[in-house]
Order: sequence, then C-alpha cells, then structure tokens
Amino acid sequence: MQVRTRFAPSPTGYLHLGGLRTALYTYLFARRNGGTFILRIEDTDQEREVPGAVEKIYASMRAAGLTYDEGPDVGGGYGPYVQTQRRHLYLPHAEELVKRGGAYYCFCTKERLDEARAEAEKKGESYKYDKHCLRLPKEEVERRLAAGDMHVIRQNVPPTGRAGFDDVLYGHVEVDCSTLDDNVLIKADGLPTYNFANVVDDHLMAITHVMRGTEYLSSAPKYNLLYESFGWTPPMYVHLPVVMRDATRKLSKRYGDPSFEDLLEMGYLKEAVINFIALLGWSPRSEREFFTLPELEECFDLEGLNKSPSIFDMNKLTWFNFEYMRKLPFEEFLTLATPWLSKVLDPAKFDFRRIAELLNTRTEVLNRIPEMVDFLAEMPEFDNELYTHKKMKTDPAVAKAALAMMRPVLEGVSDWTEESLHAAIMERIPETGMKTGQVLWPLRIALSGKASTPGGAVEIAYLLGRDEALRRLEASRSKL
RNA sequence: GACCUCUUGGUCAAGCGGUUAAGACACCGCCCUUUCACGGCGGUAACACGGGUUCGAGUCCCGUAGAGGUCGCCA
Repeated sequence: MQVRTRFAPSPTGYLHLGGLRTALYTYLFARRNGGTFILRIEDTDQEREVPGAVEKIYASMRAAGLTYDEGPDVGGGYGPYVQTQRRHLYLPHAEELVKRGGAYYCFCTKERLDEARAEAEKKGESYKYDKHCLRLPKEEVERRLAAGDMHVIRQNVPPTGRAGFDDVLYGHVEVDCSTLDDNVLIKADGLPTYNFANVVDDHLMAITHVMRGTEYLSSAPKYNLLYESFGWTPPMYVHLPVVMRDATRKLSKRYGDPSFEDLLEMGYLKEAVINFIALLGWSPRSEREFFTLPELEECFDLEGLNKSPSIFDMNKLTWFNFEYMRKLPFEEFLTLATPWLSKVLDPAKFDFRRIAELLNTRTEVLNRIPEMVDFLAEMPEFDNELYTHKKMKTDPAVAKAALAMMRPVLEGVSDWTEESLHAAIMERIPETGMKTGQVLWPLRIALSGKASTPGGAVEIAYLLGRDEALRRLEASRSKL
C-alpha cells in the first residue's frame, strides 16, 4: 500500500509545539514508509482565520525541515490543498449522502437550537439535536430548498446500534450511536465543517493514515459512519496524545508557552527542538537519544508511540540544545553567537572570536549569551564575599594579598596575550608560597565581579585589555 | 453530568507473565581542575488504589480514584 499522510492545520495562529509534533510524526511516518506527505490547509472557518497564519505555517514547516510532497505552495496531483478552494467539492458529496440516507437538510434556526441547548443544560442533560428536520415531509424540504430558505446539512446518525473505529494506538474504540449527535456537515454559508471536510478530503486525497490529536478521538466514530454511508474504506487512525505544560493543562500560548518560532528566536537550534519533540511521546526503545531528522526518518515507527500525554520539559530541551550547541562547528557557532554578543559588546573593542571559543562549549541557549558576557562591557557591583571560596582556600584577606601581589605582575606584562599573561602569573605564584587557586580565583573575581564566567582569570584579563584589566584590578583591590 | 481515553521516580521513558523495575533530564555528593562549565564516578527517587486470574502480575481481567478529551453552523 502506498502510504499517504497529511498534516492539516487551520490557519488560526502560530504553530504550537503539539502541532509541530503531530506534523513531525506524520512526516516521519510517511518518510519511513516511502510514502507521501501532504500539507492541507483547513480554513473553512472564515471567522477564525488569522491573516498571515498560512504563511507562518509554511515558514515553520520549512524551518523544521518538514518538507511536504504535496501542498498549497508546492502543488500535487490531488489539489487544491486549501479547503476554501475546494468548496465546490463538498456540497455534491453532501447531497449524495442525503440520497444515501446518511444526511439530511435542516432548517432549524439558531434561536431554536440555542433554546433547546439551554433547556438541556438546565436539566443537566447533554444536548443532542432532536432530528426535527429529518421528519420533515420530502415535499416541504424541496419547497423550502427551492425558496432558498437558510439551511444546513446534518449527518444522520442511526439512533441505535454501535459505532466505532480502529486506532493503531488505542485499538478498537466503540460507542453507542445514541450518544452521538447529528452534527452539521455543510454550514449555512455553504462551506463544510471540519467533520465533513476532513472525511471528504482524506478520501479524495487517498490518505491512508490519519494522524491527529486525541481531541478527535470521540468524534472518530461519527467519521467512520460517514465513510460507511459513502461506501468508502476508512483510513487507519493514529490519535496522538496531547503535549502538556503541567499535569493538568496543555501547552498554550495563553500561559506564555513558546511556539516553535519562539524557541528559534530564543536561540534554540531547530535540530535540538526536533530531537526533543520527537522523543516526547515516542521512544526508539533503545538507549539512544540523539537523532537528526534523517535518522528519525530511518527509524520512526508507530510501535514506539506512547498513549499518555507528556509534559513538555523545558529543562530537558535546554539540555538537548546545550549538547547540540557544543557539537556545532566553531565557525557556525561564531556566526550564530555574534548577533547576541553584539547586543552587549562593541565588536571593535572585543575579540569576538576568542569569546565565542570560550562560549562554544558552555552555552545552553543563545539568548543566555548577553548575560554571560555583559560583565566585560561594564564591571558589575559585587560583594567582597565573592572572594570566599572554601575549596580554593580563599577569602577577602587572601584576596587582598593575592591582588597586591598580582598588580606588579600584570603591569609587567608588555605583550598582552594569554600566553604571556599565563606565563607571567604562573611563574610568580610559586615564589609566594600561595596556591594557584588562591591567586587565580580572587583575580578572576576582581576582574569580573562574577562568581561564574566563561573563562578563567587569564582569559578575562586578556579580553579586557591591559588598561581595563589593570584599572579593574586596582578598583577591586581598593575596595578590600 | 454523559460518553471516550489515560495512569512506571519531579520530568521524559524502557518494560509487552518470571528483571536487583533500564536509561536520560533535573537534583545531591565525590573526583578532576586556572572559577564556572565540561568530563569521570556514585547517590536519592517510581509501577495510583483495591480485588481477581496465575505457581508467579508493572505486565492480563474487573472495579475505585485521579487526570485529560468530547458533547458548536471551531477545528
């Protein structure tokens, strides 16, 4: 069987991480099976459509490397791939369904429906359309249709019996038809609802595997009923669990959870995000944890999918990013780091290349760079207690002696390179009887004012330049 | 409320009737060390609960509890 999968977002905003993961799995499944991956835009809700959202989807897919074989902007043999451009296809199918008894015209007003809903709610019952219009005489239906009365087309769910579907993850799921509602298939504006469009399009586009979120789990039986009425073979279903922000809430922009684009802007590498997202809900069932997209395409399978929702752990993402960051070839890292360095440092004054070297293996996320190096631009205020370090056996008193001793040493270095500085310092320390750490720890603090810096005393002294280094040394010393 | 689904450490997650219940992140400790980091070594920490079935259950069945989803002319 020729596998065909589709990712079908609606253009209502940004591509959130749950959506990205669905897209990724859908893509991977197609690739792994030598199938076709399709992007379809589900824009039948004209009111909720957000301008520019479609372009955002394209951009995110491209950024993630999820190339689709068929789609609005790439074409394909099953187009168009935007539902509003397929509008003419749905009504005939709905009419066909009416003929087959799987659907019927409904002229009920919004007011009548709202009332019924309110009443059901008052009684604490769940609302269900009462099939009022199904009982309309055929002649009346035709008359009102001809008169152009406002109407919709509803699915005609059998009042009794069971309806179900087979899901690769959840197995066979079945419900009583009596719990199912006669959903609207064609809206009054002539456009289909998701319920109908996805069935018609998936069939017309020869989709073999429908992968989507579990929010569709409870309506899937209805979709299968539709396939049945048409006499079509339903696709394989793979409902994917949600990505959560904590135990009870799913990831959402409202709580400030980042989108894929947000993460990229923050300085996360797309490779890291993809790797992390892939493992959030899927396991290769081995100890391996690093995968490039092509590697995932090789080994992704449905068996490794997890049924329960998983919590998005920023911590682990950051760890992945850290690992990817340090593996980055230096020149690439330099290019990525430069704009972040420029936010706080003047490129004319500082050796970006050297700073980047020091940063390359210690940067978790690019957006942390400014705070890691801003002390170079301006000496921060700091407490003399920073000089205290048990392991290094230093405290303010030791620091005072160390700094006094270091001043002439640094002043004596004419060739201000790391090599010369290192040589001069290391030569002097043994003569004083102090331990290396007792001198270098205070020196680093005196020059940086920070407990943690990218690089040691020598590197920092070099980066600051002779004048600034001596100035800071003197200033810090006088505060002791 | 009704229906559907889920439930292994704080988090991700392996396990698919017999294991000392992996591994990773985070956390803690030790070592290394020109700080931090990196690296190395080690540690704390889990099968939601109750019944079955079985010689044997995290694994199968049934309940209970908790959580999530759905109940729109939204997708």
